Amino acid sequence: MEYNFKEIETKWQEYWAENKTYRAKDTSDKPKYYGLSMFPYPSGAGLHVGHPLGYIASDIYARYKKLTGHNVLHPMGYDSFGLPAEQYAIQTGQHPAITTETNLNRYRKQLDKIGFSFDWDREVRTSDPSYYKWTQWIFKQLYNAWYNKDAKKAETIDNLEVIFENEGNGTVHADCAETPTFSAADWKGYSEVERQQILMNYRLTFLADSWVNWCPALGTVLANDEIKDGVSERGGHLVEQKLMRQWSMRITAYAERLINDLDTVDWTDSIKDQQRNWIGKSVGASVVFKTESGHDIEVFTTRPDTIYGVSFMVLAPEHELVAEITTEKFKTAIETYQKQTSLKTERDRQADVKTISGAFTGAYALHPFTGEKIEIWIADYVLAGYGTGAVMAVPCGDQRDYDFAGHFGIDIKNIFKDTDISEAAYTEKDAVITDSDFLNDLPAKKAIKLAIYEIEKRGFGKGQTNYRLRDAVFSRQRYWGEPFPVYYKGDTPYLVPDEQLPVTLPEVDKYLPTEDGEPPLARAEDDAWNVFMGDRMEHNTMPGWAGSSWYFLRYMDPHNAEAFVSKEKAEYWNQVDLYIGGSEHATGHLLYARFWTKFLNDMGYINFNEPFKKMINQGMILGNSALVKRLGTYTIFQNPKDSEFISDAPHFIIESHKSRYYLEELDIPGQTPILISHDLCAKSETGWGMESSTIHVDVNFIDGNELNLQLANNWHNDFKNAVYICSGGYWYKNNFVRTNENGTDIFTISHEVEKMSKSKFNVQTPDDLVEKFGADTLRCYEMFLGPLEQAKPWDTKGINGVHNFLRKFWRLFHDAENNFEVSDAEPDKAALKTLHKTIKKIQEDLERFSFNTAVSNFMIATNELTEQKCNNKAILSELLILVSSYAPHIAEELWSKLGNTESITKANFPTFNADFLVEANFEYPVSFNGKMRFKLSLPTEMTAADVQAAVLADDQAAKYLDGKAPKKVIVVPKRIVNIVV
RNA sequence: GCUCGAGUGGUGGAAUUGGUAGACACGCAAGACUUAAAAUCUUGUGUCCUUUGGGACGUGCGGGUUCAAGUCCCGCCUCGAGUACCA
Repeated sequence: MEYNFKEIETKWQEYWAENKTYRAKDTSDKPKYYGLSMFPYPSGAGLHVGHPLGYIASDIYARYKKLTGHNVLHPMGYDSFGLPAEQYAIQTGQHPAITTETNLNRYRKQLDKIGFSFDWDREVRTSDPSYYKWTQWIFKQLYNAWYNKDAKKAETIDNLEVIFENEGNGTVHADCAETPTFSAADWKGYSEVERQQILMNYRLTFLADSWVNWCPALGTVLANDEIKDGVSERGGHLVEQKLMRQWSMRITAYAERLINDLDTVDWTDSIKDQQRNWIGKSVGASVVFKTESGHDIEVFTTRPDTIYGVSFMVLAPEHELVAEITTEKFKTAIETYQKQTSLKTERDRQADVKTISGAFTGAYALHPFTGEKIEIWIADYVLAGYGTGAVMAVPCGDQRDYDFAGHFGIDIKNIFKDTDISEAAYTEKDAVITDSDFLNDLPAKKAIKLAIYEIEKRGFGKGQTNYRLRDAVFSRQRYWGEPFPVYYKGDTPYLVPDEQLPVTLPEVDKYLPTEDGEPPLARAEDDAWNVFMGDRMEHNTMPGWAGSSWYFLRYMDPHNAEAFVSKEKAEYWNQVDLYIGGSEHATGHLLYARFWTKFLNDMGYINFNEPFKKMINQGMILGNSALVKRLGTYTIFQNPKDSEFISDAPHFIIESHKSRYYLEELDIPGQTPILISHDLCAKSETGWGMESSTIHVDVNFIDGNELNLQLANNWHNDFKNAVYICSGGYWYKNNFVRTNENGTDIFTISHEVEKMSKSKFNVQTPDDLVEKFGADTLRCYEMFLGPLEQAKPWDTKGINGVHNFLRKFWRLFHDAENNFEVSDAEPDKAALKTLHKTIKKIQEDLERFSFNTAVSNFMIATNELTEQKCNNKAILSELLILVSSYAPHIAEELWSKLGNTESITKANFPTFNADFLVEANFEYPVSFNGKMRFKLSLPTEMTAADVQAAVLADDQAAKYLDGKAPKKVIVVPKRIVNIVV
């Protein structure tokens, strides 16, 4: 083989590892460059072709920076805590640490084969105790801090205690939970427990009750993501809303700074917009409505100017006052509605805009200005977790309120002058207010100001800025996450002292919740903990984003045992200069990482305020998913004769073109289907219709459209020994039972192009391609696919063309018999022109991150030099340096063949010389009325007037002029000639 | 609904500041080599018309600005992503 990529790639990968070619030095005279890619979660499916897309781009740029004289930090690590390893542990009993280690080794092998310039001595793993020791330490700093609104930064809680000691809390302006005012004397009189309770209101991480999706059957909390069609994706169990005491992070304290500082980073506008919208700043007023029975209902409104248009109020069904104010007559209806709501996820409640629902409590509030009686309703469009969980409804100015009023026959008052609200609410802010006492004849803007002034003056509210952003829940009822450095005496939490960190994960007998729904850590015996204090340890673990909120700092100083990062190293490496990763993290990771960076900056541990100076978001590589449908498990098949059938409780998998299945259709001979639960069924004329939900099958089980049942049958519980129903009958435990003569025994799936992800089981790994074409080809091909930022479906059709380019490139350095042969002669003009044109293109493309066009330009250069039969050493050496950041293995090999003894990574990026591109003539495109007709070669230095004369004198022009004189002639030197006839 | 993207040959895409639309590659077709196939190489390849000179049309649709528009402006359509009863 002429270009033996396998041999070459192995050889250089070993060389790089042995010589630590990519080690970053912490001190240098060179300017620093910190290039980072989002680290992967090492899933069991292996690295997929979407991961390297960003890594390759990041690698090319880091190599380019090195060639241009920078001290480069380009690290990689693993986000190694997470759910899939835990789920695997639950199924197999295998400790997640072992699974993770296996997966991680596979990832490492895959990454090594692609030839990245990572400094592996700096690898971090979030699940490593030496790493999460510092995650726990940062948690402790957050616990021991409060947010001082006056100073606009976080401060230590010790200093807050001093203030309480001296002056109580009256003078403190903190971002905190509502706390009654107390004096210094009060404080001194409080017990230890009382003091801790008060401090909890101020801490940046604190215990509070939050709503969660509780799945009683699984004994665990589910993410919105894990819920499909109202039931758990795994197992298909019912999910309800539940209030749970959990750790939260007071990210809301940073809301304003998180919005403002977006102006200081170089990110795409769309990511910045997403964050701004997520934080959702809105300016308005908080107003208290008294109920007839004397309770206070606080609402937040952005339109206090419309307060005279209030015609009812709506509380979230979970609002704490609902039970108290509901009158006897409406009690049953309210409770029914509350129950209904509790079965819906927040996402469902928000998604369904068309169905208007709600219930009247029987209670009335009094309008603060008019004293008028206002009905109080509950409705699921008001969310308990947002704002105060209560709304003053102004149907004339809000479409949602308008629809609600219309649906329930509530009066609609119009307080906007000269507007028509017979069809819809008037939501523009340009109307003049009327029928509103002191607000009459004012435009909205002025009316808002006056309304707030009046509300404050009369003492039933105040001007307020609200954020949509909520405090981030930080507890997970899982095993495979960071344990909290927290223990309890009674119900009061205390921190484990620094010297005892880390609190490592204790061994447990099972990775499942306990019988009474406690998290898995509650299973650990007291002496299974490396640290055990107080009555018990914290049983929750931290969420996935804990470790990833600060990992970019640890790379700077990965082995430091004294600090999470030394101040000097943080100062040297500073912000990440270029961060490449997916835009799907816009409102998660990227927001939390900014939050922690700001906090650590406030506390003086690092000297910068934003983690990622510039960011590029690579487009998703889309995969081809395989879909089937599963009938709800609550409809369990029961056969009195076959007890095994019952104990196995098999799932029923149907082909995905069917949306609903009738019990009677199951038609399994000798067995009688009996519904033991009706939760997910509806009786119709045809019989009991069972709802189904769409689920993914591993694409590795698919051949064309056919599902390989043997493979599926051995997969996880939902598929293991399931009943697979196809058109001709059903498969159960690898036996086919025919129930329909006309159908087939082939089970077909349907496809959908969507995000490539482990949870969708549609992952394609790069391994086969590396094996067949080599890493250099894969690297160039992934870049060649199209613009980095654009989403694209994965397709390997074009990879041959890219591979051919590398072979052709190899041949520039070799004769027909594959002997290395280059010439030492002076380079000729044509070759110099090709080279310098390419230097210019490649540099420009790199600077604007246009990786795909760079590959095209390499191809063009290779084609031209092949055409010129150029094997000039001087030319090829420089071209090789350009290519080396894209295809490093072949570049190293040829570089050493050229007689160099050091790695090509130590070379200097070639300098562009414009002199070589100077041409004596320019071929002018000559247009008539904007249409290009012919080309004419003229001297470059010819003046516009001379060009015009030359063109008009040309024979070809006469034809298009057709004897007429041109109306106008435009000449743009060295560009174009356009003649208007 | 809102926000942000995108829409160019059979396909992925190029055109960086308004100046030759379709670079580069895939696919396809024909030819060369071969007993044959694969691989490789060469040539052609936007569509339609054509007297083989060339002509007309052409960057989602409809307008506009301009000597000149894929690019700028106005209005619309389709697709994708994100996001929401946010009060």
